[in-house]
Amino acid sequence: MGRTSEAREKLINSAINLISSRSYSSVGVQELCDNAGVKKGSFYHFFDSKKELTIISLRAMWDYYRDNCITPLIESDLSLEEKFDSLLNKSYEMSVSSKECNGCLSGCPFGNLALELSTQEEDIRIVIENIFREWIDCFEKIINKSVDRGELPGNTNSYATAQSIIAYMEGLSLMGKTFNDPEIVKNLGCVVRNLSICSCKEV
Amino acid sequence: MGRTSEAREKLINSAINLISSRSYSSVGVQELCDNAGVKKGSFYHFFDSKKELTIISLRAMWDYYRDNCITPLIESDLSLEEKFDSLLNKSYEMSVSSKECNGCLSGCPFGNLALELSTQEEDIRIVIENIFREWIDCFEKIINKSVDRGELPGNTNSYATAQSIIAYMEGLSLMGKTFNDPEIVKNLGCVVRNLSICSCKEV
DNA sequence: CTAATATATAACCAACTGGTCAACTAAAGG
DNA sequence: CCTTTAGTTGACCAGTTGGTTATATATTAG
Repeated sequence: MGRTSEAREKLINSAINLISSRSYSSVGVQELCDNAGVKKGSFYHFFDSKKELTIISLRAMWDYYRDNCITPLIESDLSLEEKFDSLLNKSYEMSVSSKECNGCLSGCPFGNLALELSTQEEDIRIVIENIFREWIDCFEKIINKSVDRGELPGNTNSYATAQSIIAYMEGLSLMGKTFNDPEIVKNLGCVVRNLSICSCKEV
Repeated sequence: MGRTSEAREKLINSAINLISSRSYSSVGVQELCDNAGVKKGSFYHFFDSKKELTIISLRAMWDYYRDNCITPLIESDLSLEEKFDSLLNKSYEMSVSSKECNGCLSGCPFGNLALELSTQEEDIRIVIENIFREWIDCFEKIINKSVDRGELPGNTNSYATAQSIIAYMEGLSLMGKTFNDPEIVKNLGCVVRNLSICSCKEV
């Protein structure tokens, strides 16, 4: 029934590449189409709007990152420090290759769009909020396992700790991007391990 | 000689309000002018471009923040913890009032524009990089004083520590904005004190 | 072979973008 | 008082934005 097409996938890939390395509003539907080798009419055959494509692309990026970088760590036998070293190292490597390819650090696509659009595109804000929630859930699992193993105190607030670590990682991306220097991500990473929150206090 | 005008100042104020609470690209020159009660011709009499106005506004915001929130702390006799509590508390209060006024958290104007524009507007990236450098310098002074007082170990890397703390504060703003919840800024703030970096390691 | 369906295409639209410009006006200095 | 200078105005520009639509074309199931 009817013909088949790769236009949808091509458009998602273009959105991931272009929007991640620049911004939502600097990438137009036309450019997305040109990059994907697709005509604008086809774009609107597959997607309702640029916003919808962006949301789908965000979810695709998160699925990829989670499955390839985070989920393997949850199961693994590495120490907590080794796990966060692995994560930070991946983020450093991506900074380096981003600088080599584009001349500048793209930073975290979720953080980028969160700051650009949260006050204007509620739909997108919610998608990113949910991605962060899933991200926190993953880290919480990792931290809970470390508590069980005795690497972290028993009264550790694992949810808040997970949140802090993600906040710090986003902060590192932001600084790296602003200074256009991958070494910032590397040099400042070592301190993540100090971020565990114990349940005693205001949290 | 010739007449006087408040158009320049009005435009700077409009830029601070509109661009901080939305984004660079969502605010047009026309809207800036309408908000300031100024005609577009006058805009280009005072500024070369929207970019120039933005840069001037960024510097104005930084000067204000530095003079009112940071400089007083450098001189003060408060403990390190009290100083960072003061900073974090200010950022919490701003989140709360932003949510009351606009229904959402605007976040940090420097971080916002850094992520939106760093890969596209090198001039603006550099301005924000320099603001962050000055910000780091201020925190470095505060930290050095604490080292002298014995609140922090003698081998503390005060530059890297200052950088980490700012990264973390930016991360908190980002999370607060994404979750549209000021309480995140408050709850996660307590952990800043753990971010001091000692000179022994990879830094 | 045909009918149903999925995809492709190009022309089109109104609204808006940042920016320009020549003519005009208010005011301060001499 | 009158010239000089700073500031104001509104019409204008070319280019772009996200989005629409009617028509044409492949493809596959029956």
